[in-house]
Amino acid sequence: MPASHAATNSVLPRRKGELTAERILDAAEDLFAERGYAGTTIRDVSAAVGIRNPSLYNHFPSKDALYAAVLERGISPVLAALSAVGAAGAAGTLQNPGELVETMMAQLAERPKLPRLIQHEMLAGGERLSPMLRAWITPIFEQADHVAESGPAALRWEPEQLRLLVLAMYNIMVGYFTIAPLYKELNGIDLLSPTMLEEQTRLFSEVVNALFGALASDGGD
Amino acid sequence: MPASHAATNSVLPRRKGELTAERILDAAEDLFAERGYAGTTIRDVSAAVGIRNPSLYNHFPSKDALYAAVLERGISPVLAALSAVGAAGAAGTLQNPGELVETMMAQLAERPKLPRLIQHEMLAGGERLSPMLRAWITPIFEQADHVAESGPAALRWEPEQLRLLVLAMYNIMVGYFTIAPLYKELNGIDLLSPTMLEEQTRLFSEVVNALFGALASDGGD
Amino acid sequence: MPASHAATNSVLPRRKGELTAERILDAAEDLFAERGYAGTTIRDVSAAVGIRNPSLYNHFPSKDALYAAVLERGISPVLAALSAVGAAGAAGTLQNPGELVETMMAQLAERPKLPRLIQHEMLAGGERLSPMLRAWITPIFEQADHVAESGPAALRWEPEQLRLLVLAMYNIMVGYFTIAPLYKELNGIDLLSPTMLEEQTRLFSEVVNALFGALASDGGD
Amino acid sequence: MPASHAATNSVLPRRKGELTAERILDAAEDLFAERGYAGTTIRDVSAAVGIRNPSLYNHFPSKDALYAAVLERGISPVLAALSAVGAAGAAGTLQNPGELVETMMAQLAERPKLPRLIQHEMLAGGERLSPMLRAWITPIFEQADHVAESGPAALRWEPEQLRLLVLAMYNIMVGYFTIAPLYKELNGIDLLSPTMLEEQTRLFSEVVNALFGALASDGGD
DNA sequence: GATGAATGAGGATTCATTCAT
DNA sequence: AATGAATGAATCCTCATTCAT
Repeated sequence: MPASHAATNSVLPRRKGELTAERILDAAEDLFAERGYAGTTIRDVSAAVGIRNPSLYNHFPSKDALYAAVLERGISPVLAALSAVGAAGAAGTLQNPGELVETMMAQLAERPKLPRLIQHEMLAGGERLSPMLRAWITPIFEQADHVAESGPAALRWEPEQLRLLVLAMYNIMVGYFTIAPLYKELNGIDLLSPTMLEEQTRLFSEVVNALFGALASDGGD
Repeated sequence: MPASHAATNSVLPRRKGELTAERILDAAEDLFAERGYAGTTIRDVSAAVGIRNPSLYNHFPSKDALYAAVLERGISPVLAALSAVGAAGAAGTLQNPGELVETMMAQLAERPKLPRLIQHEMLAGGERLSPMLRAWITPIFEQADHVAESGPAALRWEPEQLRLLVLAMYNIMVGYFTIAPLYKELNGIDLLSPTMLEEQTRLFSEVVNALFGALASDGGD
Repeated sequence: MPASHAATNSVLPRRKGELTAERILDAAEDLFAERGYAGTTIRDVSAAVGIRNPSLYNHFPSKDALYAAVLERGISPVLAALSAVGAAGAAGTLQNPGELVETMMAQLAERPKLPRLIQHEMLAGGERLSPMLRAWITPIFEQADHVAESGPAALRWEPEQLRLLVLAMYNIMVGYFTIAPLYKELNGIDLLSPTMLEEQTRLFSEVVNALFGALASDGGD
Repeated sequence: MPASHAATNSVLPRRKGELTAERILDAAEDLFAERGYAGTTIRDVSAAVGIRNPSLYNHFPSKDALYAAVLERGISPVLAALSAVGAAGAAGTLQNPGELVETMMAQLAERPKLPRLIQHEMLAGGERLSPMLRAWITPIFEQADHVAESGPAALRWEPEQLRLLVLAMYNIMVGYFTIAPLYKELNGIDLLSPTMLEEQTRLFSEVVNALFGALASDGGD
């Protein structure tokens, strides 16, 4: 269902098998994001795809494997994008911390169901948490350490506080997407509309820059 | 398990039945918070309490009712505390917005499982969302409107931006507790330790005051 | 609930215990008649009486015993009445076979739920059938034999056919009451109204007399 | 078990699934007829078929649906046969009312369990009564109206009495089959034996013709 | 690759009954 | 006599998974 994936279908009419697998992934992503792992049944997924229950096992060996595949497909590109920006930052070209925020917001905006998926998994707790999600959250903290040591934020915050500020920004962004449906229902405003997303991205970016004391305070630099 | 509830036991040795009901609520709170509604079975709860499966139905008529009771018992005191502060703010005595943050952090710190419970429910989405949680989230936004109109924050942010800043603070705080176990595992630091909680509460409070441009720092302004 | 039983309550305010036992019997009679043994739960009965589930066991040792008591209380008077008429017939004073019909109709009319109770039990089949019901059906056939040997019907029907005619009459009468609610719903006529009951009793009686060739042949008698 | 259904198996070796479904229907028909809806468990049915409990749900979505299917399969052919005779009667070719009796007896004789099924359902009462059974009983009354208006019975009975005579005949026939097991136990005679059935069918037919005054008007015939 | 059928394990809930109070 | 609590055994039904076709 996600536009990005559906789009690939129309472009690359791959072998029928892969097509079905991808349709399964799409449906599963929706349902896992909406109801979590325990709340989603193989039958629900099959029904959403329009196949019978056992056919799903021709494409994924188990519910667990399907879940892992959904996480993998969903999180990988986000991680990649973040890594790219992070690498740039590590190489000294990260102009401002807000850029990380903008990248992440852009990535999540493309897959608005993803944050719910991640939140569900995060709630599932420490041990059960997929290694992929550990890989997702760890580099974010490392970014914080990097910035803490070298950036202008070091002037304002303790290193440890910085890690927690990063955590806070993570929570802000993921929570923003997670809460969007409810927010729309309560306030009538669609947080996922392009306008709002753009605006919020700018706001979060500003906040990050303000808190991390990025270029703004550096003035003419 | 929650200290506040256990405390009442020693004071009022109520009827055996009420005791069991409360033990069921305790166990259910833990499990629902950990695994969500779908991931928690009545059997799990009964086993945690040390009773047989059908005995639970002497105290709660259904899994749904038990879940509702857990939410009710968990969220009510937090709502009450927030309302108290909110009322004070409405009456003009809310010295700084950070006070709301401090109150909420204190409340959540007393029931560290609660945020997970709330997050699970929030993820369950719009329609299924318990009315109680709507009651929980709505007044928070109303606080924002109040501050927006009268507080010094009005000088800095648009009214709509304020609502979203409040949302962000909500996400920060709930996310802080939610992610605590994982954070400890990854970084070795217990976010729920008294020291950390105190420190973070101060930090969040500062941030809020900074963003909302509270009176304190504005001093002579 | 049955008027006849409730009436005794107002007349003889016996010890409270007996009162409760009788109220239980009333409620159980209603429910067993309506839903059968398997379809009726002890909880249903207790609820109808207004007591809690275990209290019922202060009056009846088990569901089976309660069921037996209901059958006993319901069927005994009918059996007694039939026996009386039968005895009279055996003694040579049974003026016409229709009298048996009239007696039975009158008895059933007083306890309109009883036929359903009997039908339920009859359907439960041979072996499980309560001894009481065997006692109920057996003498009816014996009446048939008696009439067959001595009455004018002997002129018209074979002895074996007579037994089956008796069976038919039994089915007609019990079925009449059993089907009454549905008949009312379909045709708008209440078969249990005094008028209808009177009329039908006369009709059945006529039919019996016609078939058994009672008074008809006796002419001026 | 019913001969008619088993017969189709040998003729059309349908798909395995349909076979199983039919075996389930057979077993369920037996059990529902014997014990009623509430007294029959899915486990009983599965066991009788020789499959495991959940397998039954591959063929019928619920106990209710299975019950409905049993009723449908059992009653449809009887309704069809009755309709055929009824239509003939409506067209003026119904030579005598006894023909309806003969048809019904023949139909019930082929499925001797069916009457018990119907009785159970009838006892379940008005509202819960399957629409199919309403469809079953209604046309019988309409036959009565038809006969009442045009037939020679009109000379002897009031129209309303006719309806009740029809009801009586219904009760006689269904009751005959229902009580057969008990009758055999008590009197040693199998009412369902071909000889008895033939004899009784003739008897009932005669009675109907006698009561409805059929042959009477035919005079010397 | 798809599916009808089958199934062990389990899931929420009910039921008749017991027992201490 | 009444009842709150407890429970073994069932009850209907779902779930993830397998397998033959």
